[in-house]
Amino acid sequence: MKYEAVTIKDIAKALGLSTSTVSRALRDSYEISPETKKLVLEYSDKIHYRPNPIALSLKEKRSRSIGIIVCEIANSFFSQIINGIESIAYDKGYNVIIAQSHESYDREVINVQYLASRSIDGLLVSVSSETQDLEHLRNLHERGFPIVFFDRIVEEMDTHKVIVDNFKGAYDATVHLIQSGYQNIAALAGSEYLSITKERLGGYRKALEDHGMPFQESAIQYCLHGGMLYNEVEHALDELLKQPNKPDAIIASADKLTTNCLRYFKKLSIKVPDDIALIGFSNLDLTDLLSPSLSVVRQPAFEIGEIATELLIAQIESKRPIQEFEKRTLPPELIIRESTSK
Amino acid sequence: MKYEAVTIKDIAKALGLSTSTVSRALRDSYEISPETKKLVLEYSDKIHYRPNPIALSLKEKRSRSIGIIVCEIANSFFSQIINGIESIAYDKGYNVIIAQSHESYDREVINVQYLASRSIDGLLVSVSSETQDLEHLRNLHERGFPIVFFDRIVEEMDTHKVIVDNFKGAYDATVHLIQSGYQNIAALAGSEYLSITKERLGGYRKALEDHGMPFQESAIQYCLHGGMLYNEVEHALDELLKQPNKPDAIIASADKLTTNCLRYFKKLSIKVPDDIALIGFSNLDLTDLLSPSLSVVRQPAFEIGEIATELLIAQIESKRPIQEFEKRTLPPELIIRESTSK
DNA sequence: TATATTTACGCAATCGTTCCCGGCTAGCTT
DNA sequence: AAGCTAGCCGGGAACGATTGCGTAAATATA
Repeated sequence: MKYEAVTIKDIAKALGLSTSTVSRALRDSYEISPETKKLVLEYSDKIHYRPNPIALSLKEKRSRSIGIIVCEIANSFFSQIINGIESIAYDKGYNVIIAQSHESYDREVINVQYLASRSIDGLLVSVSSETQDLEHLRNLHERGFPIVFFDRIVEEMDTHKVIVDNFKGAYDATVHLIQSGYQNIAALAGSEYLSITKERLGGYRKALEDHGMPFQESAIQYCLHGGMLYNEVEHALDELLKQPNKPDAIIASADKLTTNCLRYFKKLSIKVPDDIALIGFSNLDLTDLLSPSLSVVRQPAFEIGEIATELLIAQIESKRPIQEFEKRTLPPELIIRESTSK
Repeated sequence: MKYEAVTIKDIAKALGLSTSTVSRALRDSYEISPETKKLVLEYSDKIHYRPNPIALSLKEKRSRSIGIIVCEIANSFFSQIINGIESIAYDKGYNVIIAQSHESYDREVINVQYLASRSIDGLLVSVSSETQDLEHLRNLHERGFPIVFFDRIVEEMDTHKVIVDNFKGAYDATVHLIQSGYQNIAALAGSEYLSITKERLGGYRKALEDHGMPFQESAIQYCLHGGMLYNEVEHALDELLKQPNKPDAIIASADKLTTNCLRYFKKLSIKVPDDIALIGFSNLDLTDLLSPSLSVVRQPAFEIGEIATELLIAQIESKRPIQEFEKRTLPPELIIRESTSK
C-alpha cells in the first residue's frame, strides 16, 4: 500500500499554472505576482502540500542525513552521546540514522557500507572493539566523504576527532586510589586495539610511576568485547585475583566492565571496598544507587555528541575541502563515592 | 564539499554503452549478452559503483526507511526495543530514523511532521506522557500511512498495536506484595493519559479487590513526566508518605519512577524493604546490583520491537490496504528480589 | 531468396523539484 | 508609432535509475 503524497504538479494542474510557477511561488520568488503567490500558497496549504525531500536530495546531491555508528545504543554513555548528536542535527535540519556494531568488526564494515550506500552526507564513528583494519573507512575518507570520530578514534586517519582526556581520567582515578592507601592497583581494560584503552592504561601507568609504585603488565587484564560478555569479565577477574600480590583495588575502563565487575564481586561475596576497591569509567545514571555506591570517572557524553556533530556538519557544508582537522579533548569528571573509601 | 559518487552514466560513457544497457546488465537481464554483462560488471566493480538509493526512492516512491518515535533512547526499555526494531529492519533492508519526544507533546508533533516529510515508509510510535490530542497521527493514518503503536498505545486509532500485558504485570506484582504480608500498598504511577498507566493501575486495583483489601484513590500518585524529573517523584512520595495509613509497600509503574523512588529512600535514609517495600516496572540490566536488589516486572522489550517492526513492514509491503489490525500482547516477567522480602 | 524470428541494444518517459532560457503583454520613452 | 523595458509566466532540461517500446543486425525458417 503506497501512500500517495501531494506534488507540485497537482497544484499546478488545479490552478492552471506551470510547475515552474508553482515552485517559484512557493519559494517566494520576485518573478511571481503577489496574487499568484497568494493563490498558490493558500491552495498548497489547503491540500497539505509538503515538498518531497527525496526529489530535493536527488537534485541537490545531498540527503540532509548523517549516519552514526556505535557499538551499542543500550549503553548510557552512547545514548547520551546520541542525544547530543540529535540535538544539534535536528537544529540544523539533519536527521540521524543509527547503526550498531555490537562490538563486531564485520557488522561495523557492513554498517559502514550500508550507510554509505544510503546517501548519507557524513558519518560519525566510534569504532568497535575488534576493529584493526580500517579500509572500510579509509576508502570513504579518501574520496572526500566527511567522517568524524568520537570517543574511540583512529589515530592513523586525518579527520576531526572528539575525545575525552582518557589519560587524565585514568591518572586522576589511580592517584585517588593511591592516596586512599591502596597498594596493589589492577586494571580491568577493554580491547587493546582501542585508542581509549591505550590512553587510559597510559594514565594508570603514569600515576603509578609518579608515586613510586611498581607497574606490572600482569596487573592488567584485557577484555576484547569490552565487558559485553559476563564470562569475559569473570575470566579476567579470576586471573587478577589469583596473582601472588592480589590487588586491593581495581580500575575498570568501561561501563560494562565496571558493572560486571560488581556483579562478579557480589556473586563471590567479595566486599567492596573492604576486600577490594573499585573505580570505573561509567556514565550510568544510577551508580549512586549501587551497592556500594560507585566511584566513577564520568565523561561529558552529551557534549561529545554536540561537538562531533557540529564539526561534521561544518565539514559537510563547507565549500572547499577541509585542510586542518581538529582534535577536541574534553575533561572527564572524577566522582568519589563509597566503593573506593577505606 | 560534496562527495561525488559514481553513476550509471559514468559507466555507460566509459564503455560506450547506453545507460539502459548498463542498468540491465547490472540487473542481469536476459536481454543483455554475456560479454556485455561481464564488461559492465567488471568495470562497475572496479570503480566501486553503488546504485543511488535516492534515485531509486524517487522512482519507486518508497524510501525503505522507517521512523521511530520514543520518549528517550537513554532508557533501557526503549533502547532494547530499538535493538529489536533494528534487527528486523536491517534484515529486511530498511533503515531506521529515530526521534525522541523527551515526553513533550510539542516535540512529538514536530517529530512526526518532520519524519513524515522525510518520506519514511512507516512509523513506529510510543506516545509521550503529555499526548492527548492525536490529530498529528490521525492525519497520517487516515491518508493510509502505515503506523504501528507499541507499549504506549492509543486505543482510539485502528492500527497494529504491540503491548505487554500491563494489567497482569501489575496484578502479579501486587499479589506478590499482598502475599508477602504488606498491608498498605501504594502506587506510584506515570502520566494518567497513558494507556500503560491505566492498564497497570487496573491490575493493581483488581489484585487488591480480589484479596479483600481496600482500594483508595489517595494511594495513587501520578507523575506527568513519568519520573523524568526527580522533583516530581519526590513530591509524589512526600504525598504518599504523609497519609494517615502510611504505605508499607510501593509499586512503581516505570523505570525512572522506580529508580528515583530508590534515590528518594536513600536520601531520606528509609530502609528498603524494612521500612517500605518496592517493586517496579523496569528493564534495567543492573537492578540486581542495586541496594537492595530490586524486585521488578520486566518486559520483553526486544520482542516488542521485533514484532512491531514485522507488522509495520508487512503493512508497508502489502499490496492492498490492511482491513484487520492486530493487537499483540506479550507476557511480562515477575522477578522477585530483596526489595520486597519481609 | 524472401520472410520471420531472435538477439542485443538504444531512445525516451518517468519519479518531484529546481532553474535557465526564453516569450508575451503592458506601459513607457523618444 | 516604433522600440524598449519591466513584470510575469511557461517550456524543458537536469538529478540517477528503471523500463516499455522500437529497431538494426544476425540467425532461422519456408
